[in-house]
Amino acid sequence: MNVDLSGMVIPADCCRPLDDDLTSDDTKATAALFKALADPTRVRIVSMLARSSEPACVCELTPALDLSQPTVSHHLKKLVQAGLLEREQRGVWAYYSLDRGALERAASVLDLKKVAV
Amino acid sequence: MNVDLSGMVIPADCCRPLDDDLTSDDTKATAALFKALADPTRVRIVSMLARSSEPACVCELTPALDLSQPTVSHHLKKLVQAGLLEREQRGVWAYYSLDRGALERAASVLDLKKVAV
DNA sequence: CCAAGAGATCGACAACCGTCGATGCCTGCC
DNA sequence: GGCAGGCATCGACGGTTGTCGATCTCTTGG
Repeated sequence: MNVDLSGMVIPADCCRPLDDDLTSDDTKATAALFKALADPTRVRIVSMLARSSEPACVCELTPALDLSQPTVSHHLKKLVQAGLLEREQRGVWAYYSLDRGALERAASVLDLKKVAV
Repeated sequence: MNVDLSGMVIPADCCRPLDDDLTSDDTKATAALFKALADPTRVRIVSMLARSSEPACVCELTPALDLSQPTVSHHLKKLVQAGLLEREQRGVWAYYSLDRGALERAASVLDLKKVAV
């Protein structure tokens, strides 16, 4: 260690090793979860489902989102694959609902209180 | 309303309107925040900074991430632009630290207790 | 003022993503 | 069984992203 003119402590050898005990799988899974939420349309879908206590079908979501039906189906599939939504077939209609536990788990990843400081 | 053979309640007119009182700016801003976290490398960076109480410089992060220096700089810039990291120049070194408030705000977006159910 | 070195920026390239129209599948009804 | 309609899948296309090597900038030490 030495001290520079401004009194700031600067390590003599700046590049000390930095550990990274998250596995590659961990980071990829976490990134995949956030990737599902990294689109304005999918944020809107999750927000609408969070606001309504009942599931919603594609024919309700499509006009509200002002997108083509294949595009809405595409986003819904992404959210289901990420584990954030659940799909339920009722007759001809496909109803989607929010998995609130999944959203809580996503929030807990960002909880700094779990990390030793 | 009518009831189908399995006793499941199905609205006669399935497609009731679905409201969406988030503005386009809201959803884009939220998506941008998650987009910053939607990459394994950036998850690793945030995780490493969350684990260490001190800021880290690029020359510490680069070998730990096993990526080229321009790539690491690129990811750091993305995280700063998202408001998740802060940059501080100390001599020749650039130190990055986590904005823990920003991470808390990100987590609060996922908090369902704020949403009327 | 010059040389050294840390880090940012640039340009390029491949991979990925959001969007659409067209089409296929599957369920309920006649 | 055949038709209608809700939804998923396909193929295509433009825009974005992650990565790198090369280069530029800026700070420090001599």
